[in-house]
Amino acid sequence: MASPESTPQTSNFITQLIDEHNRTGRYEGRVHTRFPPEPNGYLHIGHAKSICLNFGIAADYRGLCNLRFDDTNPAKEDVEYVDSIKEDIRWLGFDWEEREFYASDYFETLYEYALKLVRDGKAFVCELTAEQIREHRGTLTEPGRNSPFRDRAVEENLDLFERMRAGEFPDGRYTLRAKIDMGSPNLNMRDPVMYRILRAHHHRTGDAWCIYPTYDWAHGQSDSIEGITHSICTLEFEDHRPLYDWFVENLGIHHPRQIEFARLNVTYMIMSKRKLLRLVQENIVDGWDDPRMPTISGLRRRGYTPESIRDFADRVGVAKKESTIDIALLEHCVREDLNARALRVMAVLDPVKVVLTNFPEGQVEMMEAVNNPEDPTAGMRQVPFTRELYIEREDFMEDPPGKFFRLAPGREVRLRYAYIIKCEEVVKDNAGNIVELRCSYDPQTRSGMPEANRKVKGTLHWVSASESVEAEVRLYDRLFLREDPDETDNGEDFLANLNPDSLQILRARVEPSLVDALPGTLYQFERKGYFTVDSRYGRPGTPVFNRTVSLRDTWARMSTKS
RNA sequence: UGGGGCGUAGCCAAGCGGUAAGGCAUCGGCCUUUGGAGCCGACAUGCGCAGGUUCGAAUCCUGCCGCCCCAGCCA
Repeated sequence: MASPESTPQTSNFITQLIDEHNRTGRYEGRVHTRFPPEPNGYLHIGHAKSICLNFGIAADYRGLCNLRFDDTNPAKEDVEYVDSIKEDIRWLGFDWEEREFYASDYFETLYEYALKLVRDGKAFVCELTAEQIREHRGTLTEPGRNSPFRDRAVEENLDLFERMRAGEFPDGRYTLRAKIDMGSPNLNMRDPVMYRILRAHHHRTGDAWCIYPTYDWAHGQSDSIEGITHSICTLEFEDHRPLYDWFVENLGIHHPRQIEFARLNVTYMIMSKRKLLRLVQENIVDGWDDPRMPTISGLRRRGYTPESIRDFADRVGVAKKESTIDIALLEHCVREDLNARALRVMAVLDPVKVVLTNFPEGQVEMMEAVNNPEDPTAGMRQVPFTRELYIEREDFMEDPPGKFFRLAPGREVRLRYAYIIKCEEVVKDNAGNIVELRCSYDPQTRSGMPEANRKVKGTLHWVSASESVEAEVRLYDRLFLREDPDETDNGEDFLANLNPDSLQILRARVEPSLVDALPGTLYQFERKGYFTVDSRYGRPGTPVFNRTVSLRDTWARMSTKS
């Protein structure tokens, strides 16, 4: 027995099964998986789990993983989706090399396989309508009844089936069904449909076919043709495994093992392609790649990295228990990755003016700032400091509570990489809104000077009023208000749980260096969060920033609690 | 009420007859020119429940209970 397998670092019920197969030699030590998306929507974080699992297992065992589009239903599928799916998998960091397949590649072989079952008396052409088939199927507790066409002669089945393919009959007139057992307690075994007549233009085969195989008939045989050893799918297909096995056994072809695991669910997210499609079609979001979407393309546009998504997929585990992962884990994974990589810059999201009354007018002093304290190789940069500055409105309080470490009348605060300042006067407009804070600065406390080591309550980020530039900043919050968006009060649908404040657009002031920010560059706006340039709305010279995720904010948590 | 699965901490998840890993979250403390990061510590006498087998049970047996999936010519 060849045993090229290595030992995977993670143990779960799937790797245990594979290890057992390797021990007994069931597949000669070979491990070959596949990721089989249907091109009827964009990939989401749940697919990412499956992609990481399938490609990951193949890599761990020095095997292969194919990409195979499960394109057996032309009515719902489109090339737009196959293109996006390929882009997303590549972006995640996986490579299927030349093994890009389509179930439609096998239509001819599948047809020949079907012919064999017909000749063997194991499949028949049925004339029952969809509704009649349902009636004959029986129920969960009652057995079904045989179709009156079940015992049609082989020759007649052959003739009818060939004419089905030839296009002699209208849509829905006949079906080809497997002849298994209408009395089976497993409804999937009650003479399942293998082919339906359907005139629809297929994105790959065009109008070459008017009969299309069903999932059950196409999937296992496609796996078999490709020499797949472990066909990993989600829990709801567990009931289909006996049928999967029946087809390959009765055809006498290579028999892959189907293994089912629990799909990923994440709090505050919906994973249903149907529902995501609705959000797109009803313009509730800005396309499949809206940064609030759980799609791979949405997460990418939001600023998530492939590394963080792969890490997340590793951490959620693989099991058969249906579970819902706390979105905090996903956020933890991006923060961890971004903390190590993001360039620190200063941006004031909700500016209020600060005037340093004792700082010379017209003077621009360059302050040296660290680009990434986690990465010395990221270097330093110069940030202009002037008499008039902006700080975050929420960093000042006229009448602060006890633990407020920021600016307040008569209090001192440090400006990051600059001086310690003291608030001397609050200027308000007629409506009582604060329009300006007049402060003094201590010239002996510039960063690097001995006096700068003085203990002060807090450190604020800032931006020069004259040297900074304006930029649009988009803050995102969860798309839904409930942990489980499908849980609604009185028969309403999931849209009732939409968060009306999931997108907030601000006009912020940012460091001058940011005018030329490019999509793909990862930033941390100090004290605020991680941001990246939006790939759709950002233009050279006028960047639009998306907030990927906020920084952990213990102050916010403290204030919410009290 | 047929069949197929699943129950280990707030959320995930190891465990595979020898006395409950790890992560997230949470709570303390240290440190800090990001209330970030980092560091230290706490967090299941308990594994859905009840019996049984055993020197010993989350692991084996029996019986209950709870949750999920299946009646598309969708995947």
